[in-house]
Amino acid sequence: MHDLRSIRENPEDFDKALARRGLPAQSAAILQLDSDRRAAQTELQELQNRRNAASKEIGKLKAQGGDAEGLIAEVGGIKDSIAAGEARERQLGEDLNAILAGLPNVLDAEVPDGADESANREVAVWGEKPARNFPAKQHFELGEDLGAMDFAAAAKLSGARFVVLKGALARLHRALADFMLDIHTEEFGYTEVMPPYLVRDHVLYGTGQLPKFAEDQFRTTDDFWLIPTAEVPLTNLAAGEIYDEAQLPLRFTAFTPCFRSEAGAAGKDTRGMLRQHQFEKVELVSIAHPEHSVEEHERMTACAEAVLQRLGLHYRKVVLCSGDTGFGARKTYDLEVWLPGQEAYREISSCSNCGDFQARRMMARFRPAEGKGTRFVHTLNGSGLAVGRTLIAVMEAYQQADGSIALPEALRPYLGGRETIGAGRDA
RNA sequence: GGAUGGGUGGCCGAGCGGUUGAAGGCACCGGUCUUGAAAACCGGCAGGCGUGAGAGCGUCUCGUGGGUUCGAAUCCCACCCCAUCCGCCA
Repeated sequence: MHDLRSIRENPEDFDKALARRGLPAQSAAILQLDSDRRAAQTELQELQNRRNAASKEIGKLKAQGGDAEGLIAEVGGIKDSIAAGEARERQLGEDLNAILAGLPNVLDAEVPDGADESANREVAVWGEKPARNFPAKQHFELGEDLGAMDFAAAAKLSGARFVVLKGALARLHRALADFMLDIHTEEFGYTEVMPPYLVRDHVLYGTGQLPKFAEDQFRTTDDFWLIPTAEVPLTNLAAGEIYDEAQLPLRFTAFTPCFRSEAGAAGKDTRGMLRQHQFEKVELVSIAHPEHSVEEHERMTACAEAVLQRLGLHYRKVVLCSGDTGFGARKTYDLEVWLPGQEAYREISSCSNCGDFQARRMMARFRPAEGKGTRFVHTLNGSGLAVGRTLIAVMEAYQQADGSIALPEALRPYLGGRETIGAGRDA
């Protein structure tokens, strides 16, 4: 959500910001609505003032046993105008709000321009492509050969874009989640949260999925929404809150399923478990002081990177370009892990600084230690990491010639000390 | 699913249809007192919008929307949400 006042003060900047998102200029239309609304408001307030003054007078006259008929008639006369004025002011306000609620966040100056992901800028690379003397398989080949990844069974239950993991891979998936949560809670100071997976309209509105992206979500018959990411419930923990400045930053992490209709992704990544209607993710969310959100963004990204590094997974870090940055984000880093089977870098984490964009929508504020009033917090979210995709990455990166999978050292304690999966087909 | 009760300022909580934007308390801020702190005492303390150079003035906001009325936090209706009890249930 945008601050009307800042649009009023710098309409050209606002239109430039929209242009970076590939959107037409809207400040003129917005400001016209805004001034219409204010004019309607002033007009209405004059009428209300007359009514209030007269009503007070009536009360006084009646108390003294005087004659108030004339005043009563006068107030009766302006009643309809007041009702009409109220309706008009409200309508203009709603129109204005509808426009503002559908506009994406203003991009950070450091975000490169570009239409799509090909314009994303690589800012760091960690590790190297694993060397091997045999052709790498894709995760679904490995998984199916192990008898531990069953797309046919998933299709029987739920159709396309679902997977059934069994045996060692189900265990590995659980171990990965555990591993990630331990790092974020014990080393990086995140508070583990177990949130609801079904939420109400206003919660999705707060993080920006509504009203614009309803078709990307799943909805229950009694009007709950299935969370598309734990960003939604975790960030909304701050909704309506007024924190003390000293409480910031708040850091939350959660391991949850994520549900996405993938409405616009027909035909994309149809093989394997890269793109599913349901996947699991360990999410990171920070509720930060506005002056520290930039450094918090770097820190959060580093927390996600730490997971990849300890798993020894080669990855690169990119800044998303203007055309690829999400609706609510001011700036986003994606971490793209190298998938040897696909011979491609694929997104495994996305870390965004949303500035006060979500905070405005959900009225998440803090009280500065100095000075008056309240200010909006900044909100940040990042994957730390997408667990299903991490499973894929481990499988493809650590695959052996015989189709078994070696386990990264750091993970072994989470699998009862096991060193491989599928050696001798034990999966 | 059935039955009640309830949604008021940062928090708790009062509020006969007419100087109530809202008592009282807590928290917070300033001051007096004190070596300092606490206590006590005094004072201040919601937000949005409009208007004005400014002190200010106006208006809206007591879950949301509608209605009754000259006038609604207060009466009526609908909806949303919360709590409790019963039933069912992991």
